[in-house]
Amino acid sequence: MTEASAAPSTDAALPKTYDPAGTEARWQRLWEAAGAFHPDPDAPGEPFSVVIPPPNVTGSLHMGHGFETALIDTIVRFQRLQGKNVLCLPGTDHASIAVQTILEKQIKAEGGSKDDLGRDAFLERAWSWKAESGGTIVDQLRRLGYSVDWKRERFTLDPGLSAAVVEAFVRLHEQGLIYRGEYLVNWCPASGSAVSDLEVEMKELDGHLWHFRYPLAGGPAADGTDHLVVATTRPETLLGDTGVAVHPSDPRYAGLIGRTISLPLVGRQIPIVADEHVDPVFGTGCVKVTPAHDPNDFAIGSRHGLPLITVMAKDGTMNAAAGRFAGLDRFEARQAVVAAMEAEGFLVKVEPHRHSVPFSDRGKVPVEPLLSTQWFARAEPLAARCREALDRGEPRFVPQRWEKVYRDWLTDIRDWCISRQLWWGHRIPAWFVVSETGGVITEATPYVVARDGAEARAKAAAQFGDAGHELQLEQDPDVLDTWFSSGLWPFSTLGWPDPAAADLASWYPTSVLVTGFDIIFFWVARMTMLAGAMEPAGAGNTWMPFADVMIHGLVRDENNRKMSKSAGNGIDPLPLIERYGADALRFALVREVAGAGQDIRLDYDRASGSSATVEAARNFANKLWNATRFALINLGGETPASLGEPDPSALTLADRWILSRLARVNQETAQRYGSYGLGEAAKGLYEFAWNEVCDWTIELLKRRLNPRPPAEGEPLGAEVLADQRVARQVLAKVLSELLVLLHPLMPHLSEELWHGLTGAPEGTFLALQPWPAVDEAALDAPLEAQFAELIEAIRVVRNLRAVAGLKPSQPAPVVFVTGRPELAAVLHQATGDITALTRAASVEVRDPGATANDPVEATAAGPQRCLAAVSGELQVLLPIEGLVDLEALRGRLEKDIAKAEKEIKGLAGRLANPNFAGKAPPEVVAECRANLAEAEAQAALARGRLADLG
RNA sequence: GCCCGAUUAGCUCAGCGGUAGAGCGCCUGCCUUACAAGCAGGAUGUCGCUGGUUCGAAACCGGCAUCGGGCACCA
Repeated sequence: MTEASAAPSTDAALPKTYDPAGTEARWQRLWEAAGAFHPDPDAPGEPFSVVIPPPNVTGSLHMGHGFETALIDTIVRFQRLQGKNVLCLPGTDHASIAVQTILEKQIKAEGGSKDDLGRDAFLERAWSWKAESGGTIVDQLRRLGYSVDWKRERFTLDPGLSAAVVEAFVRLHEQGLIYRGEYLVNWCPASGSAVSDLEVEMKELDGHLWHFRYPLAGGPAADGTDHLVVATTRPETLLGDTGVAVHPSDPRYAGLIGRTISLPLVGRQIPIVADEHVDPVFGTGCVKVTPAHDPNDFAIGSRHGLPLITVMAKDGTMNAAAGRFAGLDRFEARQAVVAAMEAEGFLVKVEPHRHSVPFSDRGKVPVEPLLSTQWFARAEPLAARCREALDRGEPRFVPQRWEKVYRDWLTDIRDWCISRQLWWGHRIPAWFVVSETGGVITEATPYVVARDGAEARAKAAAQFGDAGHELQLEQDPDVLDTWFSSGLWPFSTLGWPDPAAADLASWYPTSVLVTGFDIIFFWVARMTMLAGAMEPAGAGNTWMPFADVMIHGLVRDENNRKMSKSAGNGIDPLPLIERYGADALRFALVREVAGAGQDIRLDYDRASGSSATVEAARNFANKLWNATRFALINLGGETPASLGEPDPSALTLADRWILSRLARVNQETAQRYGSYGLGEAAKGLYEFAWNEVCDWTIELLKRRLNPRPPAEGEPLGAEVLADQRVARQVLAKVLSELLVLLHPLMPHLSEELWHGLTGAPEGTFLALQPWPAVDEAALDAPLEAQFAELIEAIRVVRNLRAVAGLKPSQPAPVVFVTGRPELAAVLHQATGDITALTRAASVEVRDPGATANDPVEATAAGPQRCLAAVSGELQVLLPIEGLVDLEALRGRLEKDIAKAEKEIKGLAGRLANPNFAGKAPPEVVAECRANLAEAEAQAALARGRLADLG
């Protein structure tokens, strides 16, 4: 052991800088090869499960996914260290409409169309797209170090999940929660499909308000009125008008209710009806009613029994009912109708008008409210169960404010249109009995809902009779809304509907769902709604899919804009990983998140591809790397295990301080990780590791780890060696434990360094170690406070040296003067440390009483040569000859005085207020008095020192 | 129109009743054998405005302003 005191070896095990690329790839490979994150449902430990929000297979991942991954993986890795039986299940989503849109665009660019290809060829192409995009995504997730179970990876369109979709559909249908009907739906002419209300985005546009004259049929009214004026933003729909509405109590039109209008251009006779919906003060107070092309008009129409006349086809062109406008595109038709109205003298005026137009989220074109026969899910019964569960606190939202958003949406909810006229997706498990309607599907064709063709045939036979070969079935060509399958994700991935599925038994309901606020309605609410409906008999409405929902914000770009594909401002995580490492990127993202649920802004320089934020995290990784490197050089070949725990009686003040801090940080960090305070955990660890471990502890340990022999060539004494061992024990314990605490945030680096430090074999993983127990006995708050004073004393000395212009290499004697015995004791104990950290030639601690007249008289230097500073009531003196900057010193003292005076003024003012002394708690008043006394003492001392300088 | 955030140092953000903090950036000095991706020291804020509650407000309550988001929507 004695040779360990020799100069540290220069060929240390680790290079000077951390290179993440190789390290990260290596551990990703080893973790996966060992099945480290492939849990057994029957393994011991409390189950903890997370299903990841499956990314869409629409290309590659962006920074938002990186952020979410960092959050989830941090949570999951922490729970694993807590000894739980953790499952983190990965997968991807088929994203029906988004993928189909991409593919159709590709095919169109190649000069073809999906109809030329045909359904089967199109789907083949979609699957190969999925393979490519899914592969890219999975690779990206691996590169982030995601500790998911790749053996359980799922895809929303894989056979198991497709079976779950069919089963869910059938059960919902059996419960009467799915129906088919003709309603006004949001029709997206670009994708040729209905979309749900959620997929419609309102956009403010500058348009026009056209005022048209609608003549009364059958001559003028009693007051001579022979027409009404209606205002519209959509002239082309007048071809489908079947009424005009006015407010029932509008005196202007009271006499006209019940009369008839002769619709211009069309000549149809349509009634004037009275309806509360009409706002008498907007426009003319008269509304044209087009029930087949506007949701509000649809409602008015149904209240008054007005007919529905559809004038537009599903491709957005006018149909035969539009008469001479048939065949025109809807926007051409608008111009044409206006021109015709003007030509025939019906146009009164045109006003510019800014209004909201519904756009299709995916197709980026205005949606058309259109009558169409679709499948719907009854939302209210599903939502009601969710509201009941929420009343019991299920699920629990973090941050809590999102609960209101969720609840509000579930209240006054509208039915969910679940069918889509697309090919890529889950085909609706309904079969039309076409033999009943002449071999074709019509509105009147009956259907059966079944799990497969055979079951459908059996059901149809039972219902319609199987007269030999006459029974003809045809499956509905439409597919389901993507969110229908995503809505089953938390249980379909665990083996549902198989009641015996082991994964389902162990890990359902899942522990926490981590996702963005932008899909609370699309996804979170759909999952809770569908889970409620799939609840096994007797479960008692407790089948919520997750206990907690952690809502995170969006990652915004360097200009605080939302990242989006169309804006082209997305930031790809991969180049940042390559440049700084996955751990650095993860740490940077999590560290930004302290105000949970808030958006985060990622600093990024597009020109150079650099990010100061991520670079700072990379520097932190390098700092840890070097701290470990230092340990490897100085532990004399020993490991934390071989060194063992230090004997408490042998610890120095600094040892006891850092061990107390370690225990406290352990407690705080576990509490933060466990309650989704991930940003706080990251910040706390960063500060602890860098400031307390590296800047203070390692600096303080150096002397003891590398003791100098009494004389050249002489051996070290037994006491010195014993203390060296204590120093090694402390260093090994602090560092190895710190690496565990950091592991959820920086998995690769911590794994690598932990192996270096402990010498653990490759197949043993930090990722699977137990979280270190908090050493309660080490916690010592008074000691931490004392040590903070020592740190402050050292800082004052350093500041004084810097202000005075002493060269770093120039030693100087240090004299502390304090009247507080406990501080004096600490300073005495730490003399060696102070010497090392301040380049002190000597350290003296004096009592002001003993040197009341002139504390520096006993030194060689006169008062003019004594550098002085004051901190609290501690005086720090550097009696020294030679070149010093007296001006700077005066400035420093003057600043001290000004600061103290400002404090005195504030405190004295408070104490002078009779209400303060009378009403504030006594301890606050006492503290205030003490602070005042201290500030006054400090001011007096500083004035004295200033006077001494002359 | 209704609802929800945000507003604190040049930038990104903590703090949420006892009188302002961190990281980055900036300034000064250091290549001190773990780390220059580093070390030591330093500067920087009428805590958006305005009333109120309180002995005391960056923090709690009311109003206003600005920015961001969600929901609804008048043709």
